Amino acid sequence: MARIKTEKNGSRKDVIVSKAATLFREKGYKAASMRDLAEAVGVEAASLYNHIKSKSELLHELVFNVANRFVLKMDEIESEPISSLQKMEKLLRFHISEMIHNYEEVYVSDREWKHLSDPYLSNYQNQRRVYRKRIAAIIEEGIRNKEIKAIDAPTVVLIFLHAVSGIESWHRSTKKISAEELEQNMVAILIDGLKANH
Amino acid sequence: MARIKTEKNGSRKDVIVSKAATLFREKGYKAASMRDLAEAVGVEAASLYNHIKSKSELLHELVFNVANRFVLKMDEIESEPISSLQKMEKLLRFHISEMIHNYEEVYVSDREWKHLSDPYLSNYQNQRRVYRKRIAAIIEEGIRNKEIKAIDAPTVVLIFLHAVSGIESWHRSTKKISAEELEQNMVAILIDGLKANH
DNA sequence: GGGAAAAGAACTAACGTTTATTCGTGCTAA
DNA sequence: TTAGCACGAATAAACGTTAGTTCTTTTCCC
Repeated sequence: MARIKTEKNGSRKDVIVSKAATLFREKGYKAASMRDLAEAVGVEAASLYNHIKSKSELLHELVFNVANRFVLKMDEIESEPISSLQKMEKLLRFHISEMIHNYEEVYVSDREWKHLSDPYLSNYQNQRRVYRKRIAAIIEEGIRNKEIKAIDAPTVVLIFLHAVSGIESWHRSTKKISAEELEQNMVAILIDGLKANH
Repeated sequence: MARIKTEKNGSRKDVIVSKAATLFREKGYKAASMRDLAEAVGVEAASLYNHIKSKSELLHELVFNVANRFVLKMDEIESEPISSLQKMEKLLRFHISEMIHNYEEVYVSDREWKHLSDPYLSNYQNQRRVYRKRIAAIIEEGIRNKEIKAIDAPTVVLIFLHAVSGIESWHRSTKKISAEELEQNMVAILIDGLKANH
């Protein structure tokens, strides 16, 4: 009867959620079974239910953890007295950093949120819509100030968000450049692509 | 006993594969059941097996149809006597066009290939790796010719491919700009971001 | 052209698995 | 000693798929 080993200051539930993130990333939410998860945790499937309510709880825990971090950062950036282009760069760097250091959770949130069930699903979709509008607003401000070239803001948002999620491939690749180089390269391409031609 | 209605010159299997693409996009491969698919087609689940061998056949049919189209276009572009930057622009426009006009299939191929089973899985992963290397080679040539700014080519590839897959959001959005505008905007940002500063 | 034979495509019923989850019991750390 | 936690066994529902049968369309010979 081997107990789940916790990190110090971490609950057993935390261990399960964390292993779930890895598993959901590898196989997808639907394809990852509770028996798979149990094996990864080192315990029988039934035992998981001493710590969590359901499989779906694991998903929405993951998703909203990530979503909250992003909203919090957005609050911070919006209130800073810097140019729109600088805001975009800060935001981009944050997204990149999250994707590098909290890979599993962020990736799962991005790809598996469809499997949330209401009310979490509509709640999440709402948050997402609002978040994108906030990015678009920064871009539109930059266009008005002629810092950013005049292009459709929602299109920029879409390129931005998805380009960052490409870091997934970087994680998997064998001969990686360093995280710092990766960040620098992405910023170079995307922020330069935004700049108005003077 | 309602038969599956075919387009002219199309088999019943084609109808099933096409509906499967839509369903796999909406719910994901694993979450989409054969009973769901049967309902979409207008028939009982068992009847599907008069036309297809298995659920997984549907997936690899979709995936390799798409993959082959991309490889073919790559062959064509590689052999053209144009600059690297022009090649990248052509490739980008092709990716965008595919994503706009063959949305369901392309999207499914991109997101659900993990659920392929061997030998299709390793085959696909191979093709994918080669394809990315071919893009990287174009970029590296452009860097040597000083058309493209000196950045890590694999990073560009990653941004490139994922940015395009962002068109998914465009499809879903309600107040869309036109397909032409979308294409123009994406080219503006990405190709401009590549250009060497002279 | 009309009618029998063959082929195609649908049905219902059931199969064996796998799924997430619950229950009651007993071990073990605090 | 008690509360927490892991266990094996069991559940119902859903899954992909097969079997056997029936209906419908096409093919082909007279």
